[in-house]
Amino acid sequence: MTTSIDQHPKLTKKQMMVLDALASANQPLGAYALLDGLCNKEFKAPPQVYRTLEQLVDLKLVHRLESLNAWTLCCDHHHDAETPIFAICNDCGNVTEHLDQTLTNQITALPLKNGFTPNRSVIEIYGQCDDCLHRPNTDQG
Amino acid sequence: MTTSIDQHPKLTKKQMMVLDALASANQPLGAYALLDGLCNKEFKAPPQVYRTLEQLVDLKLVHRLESLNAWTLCCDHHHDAETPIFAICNDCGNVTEHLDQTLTNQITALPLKNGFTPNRSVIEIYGQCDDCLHRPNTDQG
DNA sequence: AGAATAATGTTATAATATAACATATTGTTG
DNA sequence: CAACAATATGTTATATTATAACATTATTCT
Repeated sequence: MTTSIDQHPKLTKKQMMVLDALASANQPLGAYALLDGLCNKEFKAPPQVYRTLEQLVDLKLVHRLESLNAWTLCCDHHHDAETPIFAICNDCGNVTEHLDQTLTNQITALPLKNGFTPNRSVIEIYGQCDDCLHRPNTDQG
Repeated sequence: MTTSIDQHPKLTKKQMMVLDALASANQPLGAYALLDGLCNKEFKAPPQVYRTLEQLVDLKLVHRLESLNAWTLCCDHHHDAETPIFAICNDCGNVTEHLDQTLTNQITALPLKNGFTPNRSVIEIYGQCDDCLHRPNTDQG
């Protein structure tokens, strides 16, 4: 999995370490999972992880999954004003990111009928990814 | 604001108290805000609040706002399989609930292209409600 | 260089949520 | 009804997530 790290030559060591950790995980990680994985190397306390994550979110290299209290690499770098829609697998934790301007517009237009002016959306869909749905020996409700 | 409490004659005292507290608040409340408001009456420790909230969510009388770590009354009682879309005002905290089966279908269909099978969605839109947008003397970015 | 500003390190604590176990209530069976 | 099982509730303790507050270091500006 590649990120657009290349386009950001000026990342700090900490930022690179967090990106690497997220890339290795193949699923979203919580701040303390990151801290544990990175501890004694460069990160010694929660604020260091939280600050680095905030920086990476600002750089649009990382997203926070609000319903999961966890962070994941940004996998799709074409969203400017678009809201990413996250699909989160209940079984393996894998997250995919989806963009659809038309859909985003419709979603934000819905409350707009009532005079609501949207400026940020959280859209997180849980379910089973293709792999887990077809994996033979796992419990499937 | 009315809820469908009437259709649930067998609510416990605790459940009624939480519903009343949420109804009075006019904005989502966290578990500890509820606990503080209800303390020394009937609720003495976090698990009592969390359990009552869980019961009310199961009864579809309360929703949890995942991105806010807070709970709000269910305002629209027509969603069976439909995903409510929440519009949350950044200024006053007021939350409105919106249902749109077509839109819900489209949202859940988006990751489905990749073989993803959705079963639960979190859709929470932040912005300004009509009142706050037109309120004269508040800071508006 | 020296002051101001910003960034980072570090300690402490706040805020949110649940585990674990005790007690009470309800349901079931003989 | 008594005795046991199952369920729900009370209670204490602790886990998890996040930030405040302040010290230190680095950077910028003059």
